Amino acid sequence: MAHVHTLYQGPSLAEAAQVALERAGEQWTPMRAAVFEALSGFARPASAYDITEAVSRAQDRRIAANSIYRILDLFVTTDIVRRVESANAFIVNAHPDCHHDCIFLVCDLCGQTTHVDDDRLTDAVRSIAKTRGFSPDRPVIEVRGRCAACRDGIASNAE
Amino acid sequence: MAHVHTLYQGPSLAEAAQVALERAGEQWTPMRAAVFEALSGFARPASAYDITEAVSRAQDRRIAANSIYRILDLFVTTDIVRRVESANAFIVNAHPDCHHDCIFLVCDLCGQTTHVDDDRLTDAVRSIAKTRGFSPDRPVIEVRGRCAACRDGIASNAE
DNA sequence: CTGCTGGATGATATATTGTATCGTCCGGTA
DNA sequence: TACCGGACGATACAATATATCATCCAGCAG
Repeated sequence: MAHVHTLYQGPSLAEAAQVALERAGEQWTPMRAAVFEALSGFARPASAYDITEAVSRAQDRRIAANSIYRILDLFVTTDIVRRVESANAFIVNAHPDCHHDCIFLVCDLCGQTTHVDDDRLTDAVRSIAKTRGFSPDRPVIEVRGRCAACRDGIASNAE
Repeated sequence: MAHVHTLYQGPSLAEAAQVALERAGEQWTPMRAAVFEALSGFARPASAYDITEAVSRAQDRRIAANSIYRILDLFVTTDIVRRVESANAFIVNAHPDCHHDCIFLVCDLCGQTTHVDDDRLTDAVRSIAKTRGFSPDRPVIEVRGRCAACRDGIASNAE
């Protein structure tokens, strides 16, 4: 359960993502870099359409949603981006080096999402599945609720 | 964690749902009964539009999706129906008497979904959230993978 | 050089999922 | 009788996601 990660941020995060993507045999194209950068720019999980607009603005031309979806799908399968299922949204993986089952704490008020790793817990989820004869592939563990700030009534509001 | 449930099926399930709904101060109307029955008729989680079509067929008239959504929302908040987040779909709660965090095992091949309860595990998820200063409200725990039948290559296919 | 090929992206259309708004009906009740 | 509130209908629309075919371009075989 204890686990050493390199946590990247800013430009080094994009570099780490590039390395991870290339190691998977995929290209780091300008468009992919733009999508990654746009997604990195959001403080909270962003929808594919949020990203579409951000990239369109950054490039000053209209990008089609399907291009963004294609790239997001690639990013998700290579684990440099995670999908938050309960929000239909995406968030960058701050440590693309390692492939975890992960746990998201998603604030219902402000949308702030925290990524937690706890292998003991995720292993327990997988093993429960196995005891039922089920082959776990991708556990989805997300907790909806209120982040510390919103719980204390500071009442920021986004999402 | 060990836990005694009454598991309902067939007509008795609808009755139990009715009791649960009325205990929450809500009415069990013909339309609501029809939605519940339609949803019960699916072997797997059904989308709101699947249900819309099933009810429309059953009543031989066109029902609008928003009516179905209204009723599903009510069912979900009263826990007689659960939403499967990773599938944008709904499934009846086979034991509406008790309000659990629950775990779904969702087969990526056939869509077959199994409901598992394990309070020890769901409590662990909640408590991890709390150690991060997060107030858990609704844990979403779903495992995507392959059910026993599909894993063994029997290759049914729906979803 | 030329032409081919495969991957990436663009353009466009459409499907699926989910909400908003307002109108109508109907049962309970002042 | 008039009103009120909850449930449902009708309609429109927004948001999310996928399908299909066209185009572009780098790399490479001939």
